Amino acid sequence: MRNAIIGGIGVITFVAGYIQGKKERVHWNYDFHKPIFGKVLAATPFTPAVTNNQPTTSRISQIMKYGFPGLENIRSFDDYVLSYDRRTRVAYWVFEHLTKENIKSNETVDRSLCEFKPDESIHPYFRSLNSDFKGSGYDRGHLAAAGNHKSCQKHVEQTFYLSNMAPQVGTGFNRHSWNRLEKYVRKLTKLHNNVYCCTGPLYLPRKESDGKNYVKYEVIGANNVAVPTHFFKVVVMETVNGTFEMEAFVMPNQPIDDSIPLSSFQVPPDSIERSAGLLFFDNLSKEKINKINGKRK
DNA sequence: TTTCATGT
Repeated sequence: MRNAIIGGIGVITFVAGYIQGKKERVHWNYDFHKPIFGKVLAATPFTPAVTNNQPTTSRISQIMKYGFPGLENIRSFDDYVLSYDRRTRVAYWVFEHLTKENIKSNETVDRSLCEFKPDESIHPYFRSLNSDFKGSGYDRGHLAAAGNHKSCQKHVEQTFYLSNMAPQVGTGFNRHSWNRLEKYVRKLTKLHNNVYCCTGPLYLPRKESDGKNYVKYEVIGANNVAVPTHFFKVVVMETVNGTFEMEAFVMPNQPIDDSIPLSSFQVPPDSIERSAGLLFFDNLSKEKINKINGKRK
């Protein structure tokens, strides 16, 4: 049933993408990525792939096994899935599935060959460009980390689309504490066979001097790319006995002292869901999750 | 080890 639903979503997204692509290509001449599912024939019922033989179809359903956090502007790549926010020019979320094997770096893979490139699948009105980031003082910070996709050159390269970037404070954040969090998530694959990771920006309200709450964020470049106030990461680990553990983190987009333990950034997952407007792991029954942020439920 | 930007 779940697969039928996911299949349905794939069909809708593909059809919408196809129509949009056809229509807009006349005016804009830009490409769009593969649909969520590679093959769609109107008369053929969707049959979920059981094995993980190469088709993208099965890889994407593997990554999204426990549900889409939201359904807006879905883009699927070979090894991660992204939902794009046209208004902020920053993704709503990205989703990854990590295993010991698929994050193992291949010697032939070279990150330095990768280039940050505009995502041609996004309409030019809503697409961020390298020039937006240049001189802004912010890093082009990966949401789906390059370090999670080093088994294959094509996969790392696909993490360099600007649709996967958010303006992040470099020193003290992207290059330090946020990177620490990313390494921690990779390390979880040493303990658990399957790690699912959802990452995204937050724009959190703050009390101003008049005592009222406002959401305030900087925008950079000609395209007014939003600078998120915070970033979240929600991780689910599948344990050997078929139960699950969840950890949820929120870090402010500012320099963070490296001596502050990652555990102090843990928050109740529903607090992120409420502020981001997303639902995490909605297909996973709550009874199967027996630990949240390291604590038994 | 991984993140990046910038200056030569």
